Amino acid sequence: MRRNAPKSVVKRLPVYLRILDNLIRRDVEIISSRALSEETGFTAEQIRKDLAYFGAFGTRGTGYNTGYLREKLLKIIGLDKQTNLVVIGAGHLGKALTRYNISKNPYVKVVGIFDNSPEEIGTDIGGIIIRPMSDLEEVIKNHNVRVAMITVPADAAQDVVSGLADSGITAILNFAPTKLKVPENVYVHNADLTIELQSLIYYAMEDEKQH
Amino acid sequence: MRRNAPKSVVKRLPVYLRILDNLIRRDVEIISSRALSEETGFTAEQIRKDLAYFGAFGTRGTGYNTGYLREKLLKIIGLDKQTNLVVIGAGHLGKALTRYNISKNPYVKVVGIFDNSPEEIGTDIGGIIIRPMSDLEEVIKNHNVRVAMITVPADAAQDVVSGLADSGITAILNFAPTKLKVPENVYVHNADLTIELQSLIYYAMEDEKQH
DNA sequence: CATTGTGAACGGATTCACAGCC
DNA sequence: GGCTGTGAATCCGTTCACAATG
Repeated sequence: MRRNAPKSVVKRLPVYLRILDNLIRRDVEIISSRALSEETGFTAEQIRKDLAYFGAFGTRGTGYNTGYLREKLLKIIGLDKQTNLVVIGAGHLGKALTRYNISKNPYVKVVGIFDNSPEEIGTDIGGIIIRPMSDLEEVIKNHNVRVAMITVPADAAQDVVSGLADSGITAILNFAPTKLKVPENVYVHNADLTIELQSLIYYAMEDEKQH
Repeated sequence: MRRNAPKSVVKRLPVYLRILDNLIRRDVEIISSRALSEETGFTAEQIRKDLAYFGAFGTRGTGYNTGYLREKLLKIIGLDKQTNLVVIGAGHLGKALTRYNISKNPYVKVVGIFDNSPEEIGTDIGGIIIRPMSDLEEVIKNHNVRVAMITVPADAAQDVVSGLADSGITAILNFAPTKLKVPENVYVHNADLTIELQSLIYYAMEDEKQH
């Protein structure tokens, strides 16, 4: 199996996985790239190319077996074993993400949520207790955590992140509105909601501006 | 001023805006594309191209005036007038987004949050009262709302969205894990956090897989 | 003379078109 | 016959290199 797939491909893999989960729940056993195209909005050629990047998973003349393809995708993405993660920052967003992942996602598990504000520490978020930042390193090491979600304020984010790589974190989903400096081998994906919203507003205004 | 900018450019405009806000707060009046490059992580050439797409805002030999460029960007993105938006779905994420935008964002305003569950209706979220879905259309029309954030469960999302275009919504930030069918003139940006997280996990696992 | 603005070259991703296979 | 898998062609975005200019 190849690694180092283009980012554009990796972004789409979880979409395929989601569709397959739905199909399997509805007892659909075979799906064509054309049908997948309708479900996803990506072109059929693109879907075939994406999958072919990792191997030949389909049957010519027939399509893809949903169960088999799902297994393959889980393995490719790295969801075949449970992924532990930590949420850093227990504001409203951090709490929401913690609950969100606990309830909705069978592949990943939040093993800790951290904050420094004394009145938050000890609070139970759907079975997970908010702990002080000083416990962070220990939890990361004990649970072999690779993934962190950052929801602290922008001015605290860099400090929080600086120690993470040494503890063993290799990927960060960053909700803080700031660019993080991290070592080469740590992957950061920015998910600053203000930025998403503002670029959306550009498109919302497009109609009006033209007249 | 040109419209129909490439998506790749539009995605970066709010990043420039955020940096400029920070610079202005620190009384920096001039910034070069090279310095912006360091703050953003984009190349200096790319930044110049992005800005040049909408006009010539800099001064050769000097750089960009932060206040002037900020004004221009606000106008380009469409943030020169306040943007009203609605949050549809008052689960944990919907509530968090409502509070988040209220507190953090001077350019946009949440004018309504909606849910159908009777025990949520009437709850105050940072000054905004959760209202029933049946009030949605009225609020959208009264406040001239163009932008909606969708945080309802996947199986409810399409129903919720189907009426929105008629009410005047032209852009949707969709947190529901499903593809929305919308009319041509409505722009949808998917922000399914499960998908973001799963593609992140691909990168988190990269190291391990290689050995 | 430093820095912007931009045509030209490059590279990566998507689409096309069809060969390969069940 | 129908659908996958894939080289070739195309499109789009980024980088390069430099001309323009305050």
